[in-house]
Amino acid sequence: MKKRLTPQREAILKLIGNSDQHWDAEGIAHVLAKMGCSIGQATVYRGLAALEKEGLIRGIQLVDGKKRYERAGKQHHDHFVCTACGSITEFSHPAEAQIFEHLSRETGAVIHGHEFVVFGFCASCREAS
Amino acid sequence: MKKRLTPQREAILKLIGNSDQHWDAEGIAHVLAKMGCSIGQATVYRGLAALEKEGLIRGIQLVDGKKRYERAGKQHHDHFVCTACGSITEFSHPAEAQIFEHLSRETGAVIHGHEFVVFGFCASCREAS
DNA sequence: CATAGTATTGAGAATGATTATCATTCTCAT
DNA sequence: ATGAGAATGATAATCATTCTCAATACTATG
Repeated sequence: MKKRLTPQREAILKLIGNSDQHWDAEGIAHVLAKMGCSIGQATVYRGLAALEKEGLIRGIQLVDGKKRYERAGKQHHDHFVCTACGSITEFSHPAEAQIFEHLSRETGAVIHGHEFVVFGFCASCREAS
Repeated sequence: MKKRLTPQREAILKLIGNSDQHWDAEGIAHVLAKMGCSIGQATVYRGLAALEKEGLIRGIQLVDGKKRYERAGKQHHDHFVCTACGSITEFSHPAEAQIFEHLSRETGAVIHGHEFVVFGFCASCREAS
């Protein structure tokens, strides 16, 4: 049978799809509960996994233990995480493509994906310190 | 007081320092136990954290939940993980420096570190599939 | 329309990696 | 040797995530 877009999954998808935030499972459950449509935590995890597999959202793994999700369809980018305030900034650089090209040419590997997370202090936290 | 290089930590350090593997806590405990010098798992974790803080080993966070450690002093590199066989290959590319430079110039951030993990199929797993 | 068969849900238990607790032991500088 | 700060090991606790399982919800047939 096919994967279904249930009310629960639709709620998750709307939440992520209409924002530029990087959500973790807990945050989603919390916000949905506040909005009156609380759903079980297992369902949140299953929904996120299903939506990611369908390509409707994108999962990223930052440095702390939790997986975050952002809406799909944005152009490719990586993430800068401020270790002081926790803010997440997106960035991208054309040179990255060269790196992948070089890597696969050198090693013969097929590249399926990557995680590029840079961390440090953002501009405002740098000044504050 | 100062941080001490206890026999346990020395054992961990030797194990990591004399190899080019990427160890996780469990693997270290397992191998040390086999070598007849088994140490408590909490001590393994504490030892790894202490050695990393001292700069004697380097910790990296790959895609699966567990943190790996490699010996310090190698020149900078990133990691390619084959999702089929689990092998870890190191790579590096000069363009990466440009990316950091550009990022900090654009955003005003100070960069303290990064994780760049590329995953896919290595050459042999590609052929096998 | 009935209904079998698969998906999904929610609650709670279970997992796996890591961290905290705590009493005990070690080590160093006095 | 003594006292204070480190380190240890066993075990409990934590945290994110996954599994289990009984109860529902859909959906594609017959």
